[in-house]
Amino acid sequence: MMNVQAMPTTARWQPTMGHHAMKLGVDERWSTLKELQDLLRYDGHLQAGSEAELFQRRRLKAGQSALVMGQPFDGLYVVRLGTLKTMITNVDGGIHVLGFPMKGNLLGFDGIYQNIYMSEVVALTDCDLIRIPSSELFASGRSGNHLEHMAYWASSREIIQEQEAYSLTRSVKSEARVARFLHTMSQRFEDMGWSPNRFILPMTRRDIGHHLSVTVETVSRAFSALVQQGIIDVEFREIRILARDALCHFER
Amino acid sequence: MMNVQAMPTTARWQPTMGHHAMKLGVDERWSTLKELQDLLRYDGHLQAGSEAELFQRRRLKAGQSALVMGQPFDGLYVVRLGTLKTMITNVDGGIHVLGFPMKGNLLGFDGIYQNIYMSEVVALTDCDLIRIPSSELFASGRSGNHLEHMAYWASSREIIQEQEAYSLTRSVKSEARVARFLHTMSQRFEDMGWSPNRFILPMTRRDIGHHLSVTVETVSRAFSALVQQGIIDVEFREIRILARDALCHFER
DNA sequence: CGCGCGTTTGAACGGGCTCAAACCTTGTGG
DNA sequence: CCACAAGGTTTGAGCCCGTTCAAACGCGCG
Repeated sequence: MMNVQAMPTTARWQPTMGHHAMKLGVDERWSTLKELQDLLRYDGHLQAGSEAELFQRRRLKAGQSALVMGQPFDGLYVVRLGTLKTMITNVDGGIHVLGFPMKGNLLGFDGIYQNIYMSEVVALTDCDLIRIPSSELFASGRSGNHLEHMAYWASSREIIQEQEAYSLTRSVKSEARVARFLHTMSQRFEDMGWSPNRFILPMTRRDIGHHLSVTVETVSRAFSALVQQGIIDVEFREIRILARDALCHFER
Repeated sequence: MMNVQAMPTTARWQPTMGHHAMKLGVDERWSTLKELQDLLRYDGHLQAGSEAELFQRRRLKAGQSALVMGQPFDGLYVVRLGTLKTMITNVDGGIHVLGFPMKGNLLGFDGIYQNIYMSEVVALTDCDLIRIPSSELFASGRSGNHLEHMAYWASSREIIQEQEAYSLTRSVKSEARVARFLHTMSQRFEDMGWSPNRFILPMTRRDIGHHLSVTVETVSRAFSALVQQGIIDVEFREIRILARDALCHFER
């Protein structure tokens, strides 16, 4: 399909959407509240019965839309597997990539205000989402309140991450932006239990550019410059980080 | 004090923090749930007793901090009067202004995640805030749920506005960024019932620059250029918009 | 008054954008 | 199986715009 041609599905040092995902597919279409809680890393206490309540999963192929701007709000989604990109289109047609949601990230919070999703979310790889339907979210009875609080607690985290990503755009030198972007990706992979020093970028250079407010060429040149300095090693989408500290110790 | 030297408090075409505010001061230190609802423009229905529940107000002088990054979360705040700026400081010391909260805006949502406020909020003018304490917000009993939902509904709106502000930074030409920033301010003043074509900017050129990711000089030059084109008229902080349509009809 | 700060304008430098071309991979169809 | 098309990536050359450094002015305040 699109955007995944350079990704070898046979790599062992990084989980992929290969046969394993297919094996899960048909049988396990539901997730428990407990799994949601683990995915979000929510440390608050939920009432008993966490195993009983079930949430529907939604599978996406690379390139498919998870959320479409303007569509009616039908709940929040938590990423179980895969990587996506969140976009907004400027009034003048300019594209901006707000972020790249991965395992444990929350989608759709901007739809609560007007009961309409306000951003575009597209799957970069095959994805597996868990849906928290509005009915469950807004239920004022027994369990609903805790679920709502957990969802909004997670939303607060997403905001902060977005703010940090925002400040990524501010570094004066484009090389520093790319370096810090890679550092962020490295951390996220590590948080998910994968290797922080060797990973495959799920997004194109163009997506990175739209995220950092620079052009494709500038991103590519920054990669080359970092290779030249011996800080990273690049082979298409595959990134090896040789000097992790150097990535965030950039001036301005 | 600071940042307000150029603001005539005698102007009639725009509400200020003059004698009127002082008159309110000592007596009315509390707001009803109904007032909160109106400020936020929440159209959902709250249960009866909206008049009974009272929320404490908090007055700030220009230059004072509303929220300090790292301080323990003690609730959300709604702006009743005045203008503030929300800042985050980059790892390298760079400042970024996320936005300029005004009447009806919500503050402090980023503090929910870790029970710590994650951004700096400073009053640009004298301000009046209404506090929604954690205890009320998280109360699972009767009314708490609705209040929590309203707060998060408002948060969703703040996110969207922040995203739009984000995309402001993306316009290639700095002149277009400034133009669209002025258009946004014009709309916000109009939404608050004031004149959209004549207003006083509560923030410095430097603040605007930190918001749009450009330098002070660039902001100033953009203002001059817009004046040259007959689109606006500028006298220090006072802005008159002569051709409102032209502000958002900028190429890229 | 003089100091601090905000604002404005000028001049020169430099980094990122634009345009362009080449190479690579992947997918499609003959 | 091969040729071709489409899109992603890389690199080069030249230009433009925003930054940087500098200076001047105005306003408010001590």
